[in-house]
Amino acid sequence: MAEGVEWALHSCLNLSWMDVPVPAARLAAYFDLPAPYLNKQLQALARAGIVASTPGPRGGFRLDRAPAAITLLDVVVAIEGPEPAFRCTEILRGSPFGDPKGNYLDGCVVSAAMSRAELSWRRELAATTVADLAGDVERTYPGSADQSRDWLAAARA
Amino acid sequence: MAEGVEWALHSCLNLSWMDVPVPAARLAAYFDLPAPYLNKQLQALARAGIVASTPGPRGGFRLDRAPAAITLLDVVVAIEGPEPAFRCTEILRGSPFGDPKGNYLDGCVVSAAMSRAELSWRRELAATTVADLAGDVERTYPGSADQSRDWLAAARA
DNA sequence: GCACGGTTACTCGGATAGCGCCTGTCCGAGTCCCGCGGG
DNA sequence: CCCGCGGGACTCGGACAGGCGCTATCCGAGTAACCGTGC
Repeated sequence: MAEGVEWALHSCLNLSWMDVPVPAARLAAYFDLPAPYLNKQLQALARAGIVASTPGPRGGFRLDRAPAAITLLDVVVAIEGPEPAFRCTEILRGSPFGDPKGNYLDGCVVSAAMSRAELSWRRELAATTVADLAGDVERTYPGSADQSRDWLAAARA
Repeated sequence: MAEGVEWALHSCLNLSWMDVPVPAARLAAYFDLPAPYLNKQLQALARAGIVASTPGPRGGFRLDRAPAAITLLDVVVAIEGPEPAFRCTEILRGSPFGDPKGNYLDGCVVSAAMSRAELSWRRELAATTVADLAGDVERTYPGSADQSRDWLAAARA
């Protein structure tokens, strides 16, 4: 899986307790990551309607929805694309008994089994929201959210 | 996900109703696939102890375990490797409050959530065996297994 | 008729190129803030 | 003192190289079957 997914998730989590836009460069400095590439990931999140971007001074990115309305699946799909990881190439079409015009997507038992597993994965991701993660952080590491918010906001020197 | 996984699964399924070794070239002809590359995938399955290979004339690949003892997860791991798809890079270590010697794998809520989803995926794959797939095929398309077996065996001209 | 050895052909197995996607980087278009000048 | 305007700097946004893993391919080592020969 693309590494940018991890960056996007952590970025969303940190943005969830910010009330002012944060520049991509600031987030990149926080994680010690290459700024332009993180910017690229944030653009993908913006295209998906997860974050909103405001240009100009004191601009940056902010969440465009409530943290409780952003699931992990939303973020993964925004970065990785909507295509499932296991893509059935309809291998049976080329078999000696294959019909070139037949349907080998729904009827293929291998594809069906893999789709079931992937559906289970997606269901789990869709059941967790950014707000849930934020709650876990506040419960496990009290005060760390405030610490991060202050650091990100203090950059406004 | 690697396309070879699909090939490996279909190969295992077809091997499940064969009682004599089948050469990689014959399986490749059945699916209309490049033979040397399918051979490579079968080698990976052999290293994982899923299939056994016998060289020489009338040689080839056969399942090395009962179909009921081969889960889809076994096949996926054999081809894709044991590494999870989402790999936590411990991004928080580089943060201003990060401790270079701290543990950011178990404590990271993002990593934990992604691992939960991936565990759900693996659990689903581990719950399905090649024998289950074979049963589905026989139930949905009666006689097709015999057809395929005859074709693969007839190659022995 | 039977056993045995050499030959043959067939199989896997690992080492070798090609390509596409993700990673990483750069510069330009747009926008808001700040300071200056005028009323 | 207040308002309007221009310069400047900061931000995103998309276009441009590099590297790694999957895809595809080839040839060599090993082995079992087959056939011919001798007993």
